[in-house]
Amino acid sequence: MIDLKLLQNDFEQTSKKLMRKGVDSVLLENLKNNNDALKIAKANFETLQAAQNSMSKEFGQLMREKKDVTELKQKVDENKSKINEALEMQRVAQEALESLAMAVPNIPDDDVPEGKDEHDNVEIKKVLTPKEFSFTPKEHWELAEKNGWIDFERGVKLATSRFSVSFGMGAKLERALINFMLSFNSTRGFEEVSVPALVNRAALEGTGQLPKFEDDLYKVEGQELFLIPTAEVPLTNLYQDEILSVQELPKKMTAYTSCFRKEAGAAGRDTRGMIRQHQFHKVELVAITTPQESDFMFETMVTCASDLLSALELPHRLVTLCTGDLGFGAAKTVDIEVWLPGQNTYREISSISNTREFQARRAKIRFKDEKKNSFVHTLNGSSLAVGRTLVAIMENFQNEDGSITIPKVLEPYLH
RNA sequence: GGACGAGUGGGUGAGUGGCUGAAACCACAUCCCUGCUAAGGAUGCGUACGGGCAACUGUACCGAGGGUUCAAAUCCCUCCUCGUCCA
Repeated sequence: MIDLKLLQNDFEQTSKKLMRKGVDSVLLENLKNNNDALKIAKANFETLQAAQNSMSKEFGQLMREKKDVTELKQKVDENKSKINEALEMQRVAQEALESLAMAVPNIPDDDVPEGKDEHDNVEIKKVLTPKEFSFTPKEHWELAEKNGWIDFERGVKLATSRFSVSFGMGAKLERALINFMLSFNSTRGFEEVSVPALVNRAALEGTGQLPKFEDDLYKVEGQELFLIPTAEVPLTNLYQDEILSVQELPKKMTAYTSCFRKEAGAAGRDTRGMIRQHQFHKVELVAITTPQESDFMFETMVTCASDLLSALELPHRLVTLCTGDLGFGAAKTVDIEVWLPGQNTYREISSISNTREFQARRAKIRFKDEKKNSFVHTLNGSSLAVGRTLVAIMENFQNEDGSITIPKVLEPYLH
């Protein structure tokens, strides 16, 4: 959630920054006006309530002295109807403000490049050079089927489209990748956590998936529970509504979970293969830090994910997302795109974001430093989507006969 | 599924209608005393929003939401969570 004080104190600058992310200026005007209205309504209510409280005290006093209270009672009753009106006004103002504020995305960092969509993202660097093939490299679905690793039809049979089943070495490799990533992250100081795959509404509001993106989530019928779209949700919300001591920070966590997405907006995209599935495996990184440390932590996480790909000998590049491609809650995002020779292009395999105070404000995660409490900064990043990593391995390590060489680092994990 | 019981500040835990935003203890912070391996003393110590340069002050919050009352942590209702017992 955006800082309403910031909007109030420096409307010009703040709204200019938010408009870079495509926020309508009318919405912001609206928000500011609602905020002002709420303040007035609150002040009004509090004045009346203060009078009520003091009259109540007086009432008790009179009762004890066994004096007549009929006159005071009448005054109190009159005041009470005013209070009810004021309260109602305040409630309406509060609700209006909240629903507006929850719909405002995070403010992008100043160094986030201007841009409309993913074509305007800015490449930071390439890591490892794609290998030259002496033959035309195949796409992963062909390789997957040929080797009997992944069965797309049977996934559809069991569930619906965009589900698949892995067999044999395909399934083993998934497990190996998960283990390898978790171990790797542990050596970088991220504590392994195992979390629920179902979370409640409050958790999803905390990280920003709700209220705006309910269409993309699987909901359990008859319950306010949703399948997680990413482990970022449970990991970050672990500390919802808590005040952490500064000594406990930073919290560095890593978790493997399945992730579930309806992919409502992606009809027709990546319909073939396992690039875009409704259920996929992912190992996630989440960090909770002080504002001072969050930029450093961001670099740490980007490096961690990039090094993981390097260890798997997979060529990739880092790109900074432009304002138009930046997610709702992110102040800054670096995507890591892995080289897919079969598709002859780089595809997203990891996305690391700093949400700064945005999620902390929504989820009420604070830390105590000396005397005052401040919001923490929260960061999240995929330490690789497992399915896409498998895709990358298949395409990059394929041989002319369709067989696939296993990256050396995974060998110890394949037993 | 049924029957009880519980949910209070960082922790333990008092508190059955007004003087309780909440005792006490522990933890924590600052200061003082003492020199003997740790003890003693003083003070402070919840959160959010608003007003004030500030000292300070107003409002709300004792699992959540409603209700009764001039007044609720305290009474009533619903829900959630956790215990214990029964099926």
